[in-house]
Amino acid sequence: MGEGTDFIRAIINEDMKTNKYNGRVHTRFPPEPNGYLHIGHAKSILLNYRIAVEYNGKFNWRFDDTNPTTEDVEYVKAQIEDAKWLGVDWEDRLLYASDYFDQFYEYAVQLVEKGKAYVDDLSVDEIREYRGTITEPGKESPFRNRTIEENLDLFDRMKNGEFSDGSKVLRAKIDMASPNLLMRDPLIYRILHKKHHNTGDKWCIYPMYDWAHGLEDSIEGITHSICTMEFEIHRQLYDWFLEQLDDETGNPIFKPQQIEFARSNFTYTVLGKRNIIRLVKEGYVNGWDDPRMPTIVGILRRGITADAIRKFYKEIGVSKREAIIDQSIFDNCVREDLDERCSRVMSVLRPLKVVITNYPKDEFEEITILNHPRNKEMGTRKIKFSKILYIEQEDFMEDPPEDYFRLTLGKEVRLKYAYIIKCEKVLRDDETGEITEIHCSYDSETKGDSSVVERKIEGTIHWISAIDAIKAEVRLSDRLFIKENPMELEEGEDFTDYLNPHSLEIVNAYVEPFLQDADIGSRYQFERLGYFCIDIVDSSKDNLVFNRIITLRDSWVKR
RNA sequence: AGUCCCGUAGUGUAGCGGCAAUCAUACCGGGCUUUGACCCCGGCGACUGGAGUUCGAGUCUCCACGGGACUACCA
Repeated sequence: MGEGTDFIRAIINEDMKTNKYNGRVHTRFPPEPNGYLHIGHAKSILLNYRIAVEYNGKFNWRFDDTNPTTEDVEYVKAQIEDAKWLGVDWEDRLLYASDYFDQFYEYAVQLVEKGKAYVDDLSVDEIREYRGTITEPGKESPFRNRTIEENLDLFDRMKNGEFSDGSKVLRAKIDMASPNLLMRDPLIYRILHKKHHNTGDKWCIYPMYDWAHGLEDSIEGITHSICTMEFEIHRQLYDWFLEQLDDETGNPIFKPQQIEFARSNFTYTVLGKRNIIRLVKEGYVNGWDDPRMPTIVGILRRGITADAIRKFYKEIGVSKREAIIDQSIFDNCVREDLDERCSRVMSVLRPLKVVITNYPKDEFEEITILNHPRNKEMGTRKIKFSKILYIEQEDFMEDPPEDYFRLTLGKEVRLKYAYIIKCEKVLRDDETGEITEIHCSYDSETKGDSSVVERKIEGTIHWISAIDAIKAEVRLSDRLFIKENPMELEEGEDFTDYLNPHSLEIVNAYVEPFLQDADIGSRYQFERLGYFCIDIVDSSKDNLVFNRIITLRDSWVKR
């Protein structure tokens, strides 16, 4: 898709034309600091940020921290890190809803003074009961018609901590028969004697989402309040609250417009805080930053770049249809990004020893090769060819299928960047029958590239010299679930029933020696295998650890 | 069951009354290749259904069907 004008930009274009906000565009991302951000959040973050940039506007990062029972500074820190990694910039506008608590309170008083809010003594259960249902209207609370004076007094005392949690709430007086349940006298404040990460013990009443959110947007001068579809039904209330209030000059307060878009889901994974928490807490993965996780920390640890994420979201666009995006679209973006930026290296994941019978015993030769086949600017490096080598176990077969063009007994194959070899003998373990090594001869006339070597050989395989290869732990992670949509469940099933038992395999591989000193987090293409990244958590000079970011596309194994 | 939102190839999208219905991905076939990668070429494949408005409907209207949201002192 790419550059097309999606429905949100169409709305903004129209607003620009009509000068609705004096040519101003100001967006925001308002996370609640109660969990780790995931790939789904990235869509919203990037969308809001990109729009601000495109329209020469501003973007705010704002923590919607109105519920101290679930929020924590640990999450505010983590979310800030994630956002920075994604590359969004809020300049000096790292904001908190809790900074506006005084203003929220003033506005609530104003609403009470206008006779549009009241203190209700009903219990949680009673409120629910009085609310009615989807098909039946609710009924009014017996406390609904308290006098303004009484409400003012009660609300003040709520704030002062005179009442216990749950004993009273402040509600808007709207319409208990509204077809929209949110309009049936929604709660504005609840009593919560709870320390807040930002305001400490100053407050014992905290604003509800619907009350806070529109006000936050209004206070910050947000023009387009872009959120996901589940808030669509809230828009009526969002608008109502903003329309009731006046500023100190008696004019209506600034009114942003809320626009909803559909969130994205992905095949073979689960999104949603609840599910993600379970994966961590129940030990199905090794923490929030496990490379198999859809969390931002997981993705970045896996080695995927923020560029790839941006490319992906640009690719799939924005709409109002709830979508389950095929993993392959994401994978393609990741590969495109990595193909361009990664140096190639030789690595053997499952080594099979090869002895070059006609190569001198204690000698070796250096071969200079390009780090990237299409980009000379990425430089060259040297690798060593010698008598003892390792190749990939799956690159040798004694009894190969018709179209196998790797190494097999009596046949030739090209060792990439080096010589053509011919397999002459297979040695195996007497007891297990397993192949232990193979003997090959090399053709000394075949070194180099096609410009100097005429012989055409079908197959080219990667290899590494035993004399200088170093060991590394390589973690081969795969999709976490074996079911396209793990949340689509039969009665009695749980999404964890569909966890992929082979989502993580660890092998001891050989890699080129220069990787010993490579930077943590750096990425490489292991030729013919895939893209790999030096693990930012567990890797060290003495214990190299790679994560497989993604395999290369493989049009052979899929046969 | 009521209100609201959504419904274009397998998947994700473009389309704003007149197109042979766009692009990407997937898939199939071919070319190139010292990565069965990358790249290039070709192909497959869709307007949920029915009425209506109109000279003309994927585009507008209505109905049906399908999917989703809403019945937290969460956000």
